[in-house]
Amino acid sequence: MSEWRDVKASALRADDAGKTATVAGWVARRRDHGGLIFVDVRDDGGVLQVVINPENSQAAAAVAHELRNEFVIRARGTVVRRVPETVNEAMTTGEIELQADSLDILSRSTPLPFQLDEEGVDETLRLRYRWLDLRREKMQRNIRMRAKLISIIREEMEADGFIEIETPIMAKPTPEGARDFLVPSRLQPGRFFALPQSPQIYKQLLVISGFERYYQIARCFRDEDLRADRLQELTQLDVEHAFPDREFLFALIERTFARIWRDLRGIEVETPFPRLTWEEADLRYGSDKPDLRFGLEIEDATEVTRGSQFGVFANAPAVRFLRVPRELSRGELAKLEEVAKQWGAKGLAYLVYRADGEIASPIAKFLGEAELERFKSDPGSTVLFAADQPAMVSRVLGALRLHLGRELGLIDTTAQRFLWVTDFPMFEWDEEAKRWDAVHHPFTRPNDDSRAFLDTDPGKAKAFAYDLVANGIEIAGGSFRIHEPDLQAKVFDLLDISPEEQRLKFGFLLDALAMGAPPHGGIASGMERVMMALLDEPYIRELVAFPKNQAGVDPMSGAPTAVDAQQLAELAIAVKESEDLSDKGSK
RNA sequence: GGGGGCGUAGUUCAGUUGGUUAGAACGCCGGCCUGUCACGCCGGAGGUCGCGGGUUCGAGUCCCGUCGCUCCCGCCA
Repeated sequence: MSEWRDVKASALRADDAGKTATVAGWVARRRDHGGLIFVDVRDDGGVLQVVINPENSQAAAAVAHELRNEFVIRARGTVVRRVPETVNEAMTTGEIELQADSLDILSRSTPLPFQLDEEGVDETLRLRYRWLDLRREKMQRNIRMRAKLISIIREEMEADGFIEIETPIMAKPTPEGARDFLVPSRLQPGRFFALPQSPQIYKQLLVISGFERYYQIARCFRDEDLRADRLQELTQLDVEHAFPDREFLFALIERTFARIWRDLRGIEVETPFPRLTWEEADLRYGSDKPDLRFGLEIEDATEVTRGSQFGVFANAPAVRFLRVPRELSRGELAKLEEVAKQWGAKGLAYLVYRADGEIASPIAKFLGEAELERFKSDPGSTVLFAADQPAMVSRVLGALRLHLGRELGLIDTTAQRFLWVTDFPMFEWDEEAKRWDAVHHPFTRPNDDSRAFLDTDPGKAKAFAYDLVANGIEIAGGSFRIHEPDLQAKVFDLLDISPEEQRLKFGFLLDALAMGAPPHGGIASGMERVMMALLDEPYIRELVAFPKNQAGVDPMSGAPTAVDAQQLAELAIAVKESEDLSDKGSK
């Protein structure tokens, strides 16, 4: 197998008993009894117990006394069946052990900054010593599963004739959307490349180039603030096809994800996935990525409360509510109000249907019979309201729904709920800039029956765009694109992007669209997000081998760092203020 | 840019209404131990209580500032 070992320690089983074997790996634990010494040797498949008996070899015993956690060792000896009383059923190798007659230390370890079997170690420390952290069972599982995920995706894409094509990492800055990471050009001083936020334009160009089915496992970069579920540097499956067919595309994606869940989690997912229009998702769940693992749907009362004696309801364009199957305490209600306010609400109205039959509510006395009838709930439950602008009502109740789902344990964490959300709005009104913004991106095609709205009422136009949601996590999103230059021009016009600006930013794409662009469309899926849904893992950095921390710093290498003056001079760059040239990460 | 939480041995944490020498477990060092598997037992070392300032006879504890990390809002087409 190699000069270091002839068999993997973790691969040994009961029927290897009697064989001579040389194994190698890390010391996971040493149990030194003075005479007998037990060493758990770990390799990338698991752990094997090696026993060193001084009666077999004084030399091996002497070495064994020196061992510490994470030393790398090699042991030669005989695989023996354990006597029944000492079998360890928790180990896959628990029926056997290696009786060593020789033992070498291949590599020592300084004392560890943290124990590998300890939970809750400070993330900065874990990231600083990531090579140790990655030895932990959970991280090994995550990173290996990620590799299998990518591998399955490639198989499924290629089974349908998609070919992988790489696109540039150094590309043209795009002022739209997220902030770009910039790369200065030495040969063109004062000019910059940008790292791609996605290969969006390139993938359209590839299809226009006649590669009818393109895909790529693509690195994407966005210089935005980080969160528990956001990265600046991510990997996405990027897909585009010519003469697009939504049913074909959805079926491909459904088949791929069903296989991922089956192969990696052993879970059968039903296909096709259900679909909901954006509008319905917004009304019923207050979200464009609803978590369907629990109910608690939003209900509407706008008609019933029109003209209500309760002023807030009387003329509100939207009054909606949640029926919570719990009699919420004052403390809980205060907490919910805090959540509501965080999401933009001015306050939170409620009716508590107490178990003793009383209704506790500051607003009940203002409500008429028809209203009370509409809100009637079982004793021991609570109704929560939001009123005013529809978008805000959705937002607040959506946030409350999710908050309650978590707090009250309503979420069935064993369930796997996929959902397509379709028919997103084309545009949203930017109140500050007083103009329309593209909800998806400016190349997104309007639905056929939305064309007319482009001229009359852009806010009503729906896009041929779709997201895939798994357990409340957006795991993919895409659209069909505009391939007609005149339609593209109209959309740019609506977005208030002048012809000069169009040329400057996307001239080459517009030229390409004018030279025989086939109808096309596609989808992109964030691999880390998929892993989050797959493993129900709330922290995205757990799914990346070497992530940056929330401040965008790599605590291991200290990157980003200052660079020396000469390097900057070559790039014709002057740094205005560099308060601190020390490496922030390496404290 | 804004809000919340956290910061005490190498690590994870405890530390009472402000009061003697700041504790525990794991790890580390030394010793004992031949069937353990979180081995056990005995002993030991190890702390600018993030940093700076203030209040006080006295601050890990109270106040102000600051730094770092984290979660959230903004932002992320």
